[in-house]
Amino acid sequence: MTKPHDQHAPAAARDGDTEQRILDAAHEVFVRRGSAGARMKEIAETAGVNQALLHYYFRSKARLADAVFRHAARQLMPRVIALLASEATLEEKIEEVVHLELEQLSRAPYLPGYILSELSHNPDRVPQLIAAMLGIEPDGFVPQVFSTLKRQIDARVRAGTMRRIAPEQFVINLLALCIFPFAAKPMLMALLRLDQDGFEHLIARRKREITTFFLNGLRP
Amino acid sequence: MTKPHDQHAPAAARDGDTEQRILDAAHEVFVRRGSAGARMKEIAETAGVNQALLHYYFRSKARLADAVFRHAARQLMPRVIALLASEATLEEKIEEVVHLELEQLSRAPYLPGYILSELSHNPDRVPQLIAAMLGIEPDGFVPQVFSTLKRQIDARVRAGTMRRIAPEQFVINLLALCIFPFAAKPMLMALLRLDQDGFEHLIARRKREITTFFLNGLRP
DNA sequence: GTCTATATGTTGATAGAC
DNA sequence: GTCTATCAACATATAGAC
Repeated sequence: MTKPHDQHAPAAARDGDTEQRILDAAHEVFVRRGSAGARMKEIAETAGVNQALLHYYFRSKARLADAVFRHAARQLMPRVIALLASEATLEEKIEEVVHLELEQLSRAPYLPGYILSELSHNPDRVPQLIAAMLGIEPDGFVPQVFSTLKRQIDARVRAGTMRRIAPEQFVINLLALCIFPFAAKPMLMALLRLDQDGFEHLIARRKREITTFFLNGLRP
Repeated sequence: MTKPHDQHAPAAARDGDTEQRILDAAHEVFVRRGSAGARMKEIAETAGVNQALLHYYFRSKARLADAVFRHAARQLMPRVIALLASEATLEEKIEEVVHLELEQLSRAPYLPGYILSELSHNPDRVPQLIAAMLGIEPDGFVPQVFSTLKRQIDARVRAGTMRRIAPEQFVINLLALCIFPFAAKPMLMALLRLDQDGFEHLIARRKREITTFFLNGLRP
């Protein structure tokens, strides 16, 4: 009696709710293969259902891909963006962002690779991502998120406790140090000759490394 | 009389050598769509030849994709790796790497996105990349590239002119700051509300930003 | 809601004329 | 070397029974 194709079917709270199982399977396959490489057959098999059911619930591959991407986008950055735009001090922001990102990405290490890949092959997904990150409607007005940040930096510069840096560069540096290791995980593991354990170990140590590095990097 | 499928046909030095035109077109399409999303039809049209010719020269889509990936991989990092392993001073290395990467990536801004995406969907490509980066045979022995770096850092730490940092973290930080802005270009352009000009401007300023930031970040 | 069977359209690849 | 015509395989999507 649920209504597929609607925003969200009530999701009969049964143990193995089918729609959710499909979504989980789709997530797994789309992240591993990319939108173009993913196959409906593999998704159906992973979910343990028939291929026709995917269409019953999501109508088309494109819609299923959208659902997966939206869900992934909501996971990647919204809290970080909100944090950066908040009224916390700069030190708090840095520490919190690093902690949050490394924590979150350790649990979903393939997310950055998937999202960046998707955006690079599918530019029309960009507005979707921005909307998810900022919690606004797609194509809606993108608020100036970094005005607070700019104000905080300016104050520090005037006080002589920080070198001058453009807020854009500040944000890019921070995101780069947190996200890149995951986006480039396969390459780094090979280049640095790490196994899975070695990589996790490196990330664990990295939380302190980034914080120190970043705070140092901003000294006057 | 040239021999396709061979390592490298002599490439009749005619103006519009067909094999090269195909390779260029393939590069363009594979980078834009990814290996899974690329279509032989589109490559043929881009090259201005018939689809059957692609198979005449490269036998299969997989082989063509390999050729493109190898070429891209040779462009991304080999000089940087060599530089990091060289006997130049740390300051020289940092300055040179930043200069080299930003210069190179400005001319091929979609390269990081393509390579990282390819690796994340195609783990079996990792050895190919490492081989291309280090200039060795695929599956050959990966030499310890970072021993020199480690020695240099240790010396600085003992002299009290640098804080302690693991060479792996050193390399990751440097690569992250250089490569991430390009890998995440579409996202950053939207998030920071930049057009193409704005992005290039940001990158131009970034060369000095990264150097300062990085050197500062290593102070004791 | 879930299945089997099938329609419809693409895609990579080959055969063979020129 | 380059083209046209065509194949076989596969992928998405639908129809319809249960």
